[in-house]
Amino acid sequence: MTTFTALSIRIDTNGGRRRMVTSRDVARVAGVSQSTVSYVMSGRRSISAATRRRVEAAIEELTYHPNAGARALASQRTQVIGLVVPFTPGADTTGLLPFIETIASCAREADHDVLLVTANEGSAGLKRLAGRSLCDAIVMMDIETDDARIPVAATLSVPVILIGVPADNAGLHCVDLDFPLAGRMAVDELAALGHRRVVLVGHPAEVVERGVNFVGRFERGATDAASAHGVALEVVAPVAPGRDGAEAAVEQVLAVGGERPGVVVPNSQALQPVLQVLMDRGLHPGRDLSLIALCTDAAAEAVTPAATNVSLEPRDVSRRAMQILFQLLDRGQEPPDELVQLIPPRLTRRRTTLPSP
Amino acid sequence: MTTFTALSIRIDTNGGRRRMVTSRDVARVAGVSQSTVSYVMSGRRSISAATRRRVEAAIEELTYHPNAGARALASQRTQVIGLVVPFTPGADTTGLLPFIETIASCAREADHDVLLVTANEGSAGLKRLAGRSLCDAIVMMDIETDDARIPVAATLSVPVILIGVPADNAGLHCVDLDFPLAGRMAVDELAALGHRRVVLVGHPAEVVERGVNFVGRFERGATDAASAHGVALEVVAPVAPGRDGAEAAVEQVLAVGGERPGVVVPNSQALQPVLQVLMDRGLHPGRDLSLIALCTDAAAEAVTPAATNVSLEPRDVSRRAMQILFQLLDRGQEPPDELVQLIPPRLTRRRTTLPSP
DNA sequence: CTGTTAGCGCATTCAC
DNA sequence: GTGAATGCGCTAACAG
Repeated sequence: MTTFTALSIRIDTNGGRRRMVTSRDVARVAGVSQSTVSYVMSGRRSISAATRRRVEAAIEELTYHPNAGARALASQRTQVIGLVVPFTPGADTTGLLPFIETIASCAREADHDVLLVTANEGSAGLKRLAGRSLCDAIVMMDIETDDARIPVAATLSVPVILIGVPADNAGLHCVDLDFPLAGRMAVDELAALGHRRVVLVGHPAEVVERGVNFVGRFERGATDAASAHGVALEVVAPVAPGRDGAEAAVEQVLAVGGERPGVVVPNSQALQPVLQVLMDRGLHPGRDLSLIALCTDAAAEAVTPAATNVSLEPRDVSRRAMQILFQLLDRGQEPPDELVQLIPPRLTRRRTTLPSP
Repeated sequence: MTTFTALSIRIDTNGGRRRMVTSRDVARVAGVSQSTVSYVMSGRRSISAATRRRVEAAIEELTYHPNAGARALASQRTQVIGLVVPFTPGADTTGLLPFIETIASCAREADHDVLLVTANEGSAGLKRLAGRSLCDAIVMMDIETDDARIPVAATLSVPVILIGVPADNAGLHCVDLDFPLAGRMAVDELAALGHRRVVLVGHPAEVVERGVNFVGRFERGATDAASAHGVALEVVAPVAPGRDGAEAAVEQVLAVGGERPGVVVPNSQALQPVLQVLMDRGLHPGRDLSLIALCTDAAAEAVTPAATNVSLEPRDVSRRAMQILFQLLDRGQEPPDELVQLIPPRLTRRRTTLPSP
């Protein structure tokens, strides 16, 4: 325990805001040089046990925290990951949280923080993040097929990882769910349950127009599986918002799907309304037909009755993205050669599919 | 347009990573001193029109961005707001996004960024944010009645705003929905619709145990309104997760509510299951009884049938919090004297309440 | 193993 | 209205 003498009394010249504790203060208290304090903290050179102990005691005593700005300035590393998230108007904000959460957790595990930027800033947000050295790397979500931000992202001075697969990734690493496989798994399951006709409810027009390309990738996987199994597959118009939309969609499903159709609803927004309308007509999913949703497990369980689903695996996708990101940051670690990394979905049987034959 | 001569050719000694453009580079190109560049950007002293033009042209030409770390170091301001969000296990993560989004928008409007910290770091996260000078102010969400972080937050070197009202705010500014008023509004409406008995479905045990105190505040408001109107008010056990939970809750509602009860469901998770169970029993909300939810408008509209609700107003709450925050940061602006700011909810009539008499 | 030193890029004080 | 000079707190190269 160090005793503070009268010498350490100082006039407050700082407007009442207490002066920050610096590594020099720690050095003085520990009786070492300032750089030694730095090396104790970074572990970038060996320190004798005795010195380390004294420095650590001083750090503790003064409750020293390194200044992030100064550290970033000197080391050229911010220890911050920029995260570009979709902004609501038009974006599928549902199920966004698990991504954010997982990304934040992975960042913290590697002693990094997460700076949030909303997508409405567009390319300007990316330029700001990199230009001002606000972060060491960027994760971009909600990638469109023809995303105008990608050419910009590719020229930034920091690595960028995409969650989503654009038409041209411009050399950037991408991580996403394996949507073709997801489509295949849904149709495989329906075929195995004995359905000879499968109806796929389309995605909302706004999503398609925005060019979110998992739509096409999912449908292609479903189509392929259908021809492989020799089952008929029809794609019907998407569910418009509101009760009427669900009515119209179910109408079409029944028209083209005939009796006992297998139904695929790749849209968590529409799931509950569609289930509701079906049941209102006396058609019980799990008894009179099978329905498989494409959504997170949470959404599948929140719905009545709990829906059999192919999961979106937001945590797996995010974790993989962060893994690649830190491989890119740590010189020495090799990122994967394959730029596009697809995460396998998982099918969970719940109450909306017929029992296995 | 400046022409670069052979003099500006330099060997790359920087491992391929291009050197960053600094305000000195801008100064050289514009033929002014570095400090002039700084003053042009900050506007903290008057600059002749000609000089300003040349500097701005140089900034444009070099695509100069100020280095955030250096700026923070020199100015003691990071232009970053720390945001502490709840971490999933046990927290009501539903409807979190509108808060985050609004906070991010308000921050950007004031040329600030948002650094995300998850609540699982507890007080350590707060100490890190302030200690490392990662941000100029902190917004904390999901405040518990007896939140251990609050005494810590109160001693930080940066202002902290709470979204939520703890038992002891320790001198910190708080913003939250006016939950007593929300409870009152729900019961007022049910009374006006002619219901003589009101049943309030309790909050989930986990929420109550965590000490999220809006539970009690809401119920107290409801109780007061009930006695004012002379209607009976019963609080029944909360809806356990899953179908069975909703069954049990509805059972109790009907037991104590009698015929044509007015029901209040202050829990968006439980809303759909409860509606479902009621309808399965042939009791149609909006026809045979009235049901009012406490949830966001989005949640009320997502449910079948669309629910009359008292809104949580996440955007209003967030906006108010950010307004106070910037008042605290801008010396000169006076924050409100009243530390606790309550935002009035809004009741929207939808399909689950009886038509007005 | 440890200390000394030189910047990192910017805001700001002083001098003119 | 402008420039020169200083220092924010830290990392890392250099010198023992």
